[in-house]
Amino acid sequence: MANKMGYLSCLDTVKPVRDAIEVINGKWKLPIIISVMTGNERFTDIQESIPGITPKVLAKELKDLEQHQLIKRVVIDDYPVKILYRPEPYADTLTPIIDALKGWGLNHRKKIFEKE
Amino acid sequence: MANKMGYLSCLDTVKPVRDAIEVINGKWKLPIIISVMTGNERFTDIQESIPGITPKVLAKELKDLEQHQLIKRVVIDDYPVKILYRPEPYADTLTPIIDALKGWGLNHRKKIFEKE
DNA sequence: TATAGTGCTTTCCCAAAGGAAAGTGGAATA
DNA sequence: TATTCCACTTTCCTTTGGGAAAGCACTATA
Repeated sequence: MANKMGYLSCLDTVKPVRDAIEVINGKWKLPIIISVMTGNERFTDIQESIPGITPKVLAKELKDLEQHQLIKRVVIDDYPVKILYRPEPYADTLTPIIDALKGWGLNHRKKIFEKE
Repeated sequence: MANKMGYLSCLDTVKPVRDAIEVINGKWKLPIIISVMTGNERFTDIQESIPGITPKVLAKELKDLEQHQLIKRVVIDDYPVKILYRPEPYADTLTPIIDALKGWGLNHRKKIFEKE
């Protein structure tokens, strides 16, 4: 029997897009990845590089990103102990997404300002 | 005086990325845009093409997308009245983002399954 | 000894997101 | 007349996100 759906299936695109959104969801994950990929390693450096982020949120998001193997938490056993956050190679695979969002965001802001 | 920041600035990228995220945030906006761009026009068709979405959420997100000029609500004055949702040309500018997310999502799923 | 910095954690709170289920009003269909 | 379809709306509730502020263990510095 044929299927009786009256709509056009778009699951081929919707499903992988949702998978991606689940990993990089929320306001902060991509900004944090960008900051770490730029070279910020220390907790407070990352915090100061992202206006508005609070330490609670940063700590939580760093844990999430670690679980997804996008960044690595490195403990340096000096006195005093240092903690560094470094991008994992897998983070590089996000570059096309970041570039696309950056390009769109720049253009969007231009569009908004032209209007008003 | 020189600036005394100890962190590396990444605002050039973080700011436009945040602008983009603000427009397409949440779980549903991109799936809805994909569905409409695929050719689904009717409320129930869109709803059925996106597993798990509820009418309340769909109605709210459609309004948001209309405000951002990504889709258009068209009223057809037949008997009975029909309401169609159509993509605006501006929605096409999201294609690079959607493609990047789709590619990443497909690869991510492959990576996850290989591991387990 | 007092102060400052580091990398968080804890508590409290609020707003937004989102799910479940039922309802609604008009028009078409059986 | 009863049912169904369409495009939502309404209500209720739970979860999640996120902000403010304080605290804390440790070390270094004055």
